[in-house]
Amino acid sequence: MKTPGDSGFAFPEWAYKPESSPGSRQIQLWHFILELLRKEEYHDVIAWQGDYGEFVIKDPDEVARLWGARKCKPQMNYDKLSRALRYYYNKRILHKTKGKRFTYKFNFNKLVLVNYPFIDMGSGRGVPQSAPPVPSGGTHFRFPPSTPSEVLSPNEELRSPGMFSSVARRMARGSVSDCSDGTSTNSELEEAVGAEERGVGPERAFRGLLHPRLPHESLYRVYGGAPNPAGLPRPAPRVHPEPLSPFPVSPLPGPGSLLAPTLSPALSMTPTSHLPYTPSPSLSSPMLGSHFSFNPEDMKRYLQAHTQSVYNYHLSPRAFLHYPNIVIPQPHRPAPEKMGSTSVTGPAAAHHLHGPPLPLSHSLSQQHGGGEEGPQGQQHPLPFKFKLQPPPLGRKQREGEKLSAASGGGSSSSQSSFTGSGLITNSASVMAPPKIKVEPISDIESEEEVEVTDISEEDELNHHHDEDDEGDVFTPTAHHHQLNSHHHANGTGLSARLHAPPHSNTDDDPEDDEDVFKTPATPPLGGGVTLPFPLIGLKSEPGQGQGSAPISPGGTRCIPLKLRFKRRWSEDQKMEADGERDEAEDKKVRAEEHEEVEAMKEEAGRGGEGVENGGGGVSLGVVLPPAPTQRRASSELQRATAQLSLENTGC
DNA sequence: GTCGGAATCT
DNA sequence: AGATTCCGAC
Repeated sequence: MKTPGDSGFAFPEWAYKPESSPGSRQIQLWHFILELLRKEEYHDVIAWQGDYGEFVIKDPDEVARLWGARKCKPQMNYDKLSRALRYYYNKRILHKTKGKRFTYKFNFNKLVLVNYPFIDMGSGRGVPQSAPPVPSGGTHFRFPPSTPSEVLSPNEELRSPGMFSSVARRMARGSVSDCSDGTSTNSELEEAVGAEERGVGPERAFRGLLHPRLPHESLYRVYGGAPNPAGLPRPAPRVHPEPLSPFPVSPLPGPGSLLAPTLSPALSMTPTSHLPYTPSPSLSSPMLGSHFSFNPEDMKRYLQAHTQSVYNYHLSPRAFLHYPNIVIPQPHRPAPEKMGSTSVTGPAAAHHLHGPPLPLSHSLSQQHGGGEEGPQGQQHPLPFKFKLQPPPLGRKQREGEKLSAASGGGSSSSQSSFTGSGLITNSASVMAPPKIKVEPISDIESEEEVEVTDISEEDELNHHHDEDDEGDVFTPTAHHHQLNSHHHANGTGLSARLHAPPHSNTDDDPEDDEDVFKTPATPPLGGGVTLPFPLIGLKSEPGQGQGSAPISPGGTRCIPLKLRFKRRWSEDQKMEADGERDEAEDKKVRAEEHEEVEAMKEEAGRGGEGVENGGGGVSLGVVLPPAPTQRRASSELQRATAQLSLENTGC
């Protein structure tokens, strides 16, 4: 591993490599997929569907063909392409939506800004105005931790705006090229910048060929900007010129948008109605606001929340880190500065909007102003030392580490170290372990969330077993979804972890994928919550907390609170650990577990009742309407509280 | 359909 | 590193 010292944390190399960036010359499959997704022309072939980041390949052969064309691999077929896609599972870039054919889902949680220039922090360089739709907005994933070694230095050029812009253009443009000319990829790039999605290019032709089916289109269009059928008010009116862009975007007016890009895609769509489930907007994309329901006010809230969440989740911070220019939220920092710095962006933002990023700094600063930021307040990345989450790699190691970690702790270099988290943590600190999210139930519309959650849950579950996602580095969620199966509650050794959880961040990680987005639901804006972090929207699990509380699996009933907390925490931790481990360690193993889990899910889905525990309302990957109740528990804290109360009464 | 190992190519 | 190919297993 690289020394953290240097970089503090790093994203995986791939995140920085220009090649990895969307639009780059050496296009990667996921970039390509995103490209297609963002173009209307291809909606008949591949389109966003369902949840955030979830897309369905409507015409596998065509997608394969296009991909083959792009890569000049005429022999390409869906079988091969899907293999490539499967490789993304381990990278956590994608995961499969179970039960749905040809349906995959991006782990946007992991998105990283890295490649996105929009964000630009600043310096003046601008964002590419051209940056079209930020397609990528969605694109960036967080880094999967593939390898620690991957750490990169922030220096890379990747961020250079200039580059980006060009890239963006390219991206926008051609998704497919023929190899015929031989130049293949390059040629594409060179081609035209102008064409863009508007349908000018060949794509159009394609489209024509395809024939519009379209129910989808309408959807997409929606985000495109304009009219939302749904009537969702979009916070950010700005839609750009591009009709197509799937990424919704920019809800936020703020200039400095950092993250914006991320979620968009799926989100946007979601709202549309055609989805079976409702994704909760709030959660889903904090940044985008994709949700329907936003009003200006909401937006504000949203922003704040987002910000916080981001912060909390660490998402952004990381991102920020990379960018030297970026400032992390400091308490005092006036927004304006940021803007200034981003000035470039500003304008740009206006243009593209796709995802205008949120002004994180801005918002963050405000919010945070509170001050927690102690440690990291500074802009430098160093302070933060986040690390990527433990990637899969650790699997083998992990076992060992795990143990050690548990025992000692933490510091182990890799995982645990993230100082930065402190912020977050402290807030929570109340007792607990770092990162708990508490959510004011009242504020949020739980309903929405709930729904959303369904989806997410999937992920959650997965986290543990499936492919899932990974644990992100930060994710505050405390979920615990633990399935019974996993669970072991032992309180024992875990305690150590509490203190210094190895990935502490990870706690939530599991969710992170979507979670992040989701969670941020709503911050209590007006009130100003005291907590440093936002209360996230997770809904706390009412169900869990309460319901389960009484009889928690552990039978904790009359146990002292402290103990309980501890236990809970421990459990969670453990679960997480397991989850991670699973992933990391052995996929195979996972598989086994996986099955179990799935089974559980199913049950849960049907029965609903039994599940309080982690499963909570788990929904199957698909839709699970019913789980009105709680989804993942949001915060332990709440739970604890709930328990407490119960306890008191009961005992 | 999906998954993932293995070899191989770029 | 990121596919691409091939392929057996489920």
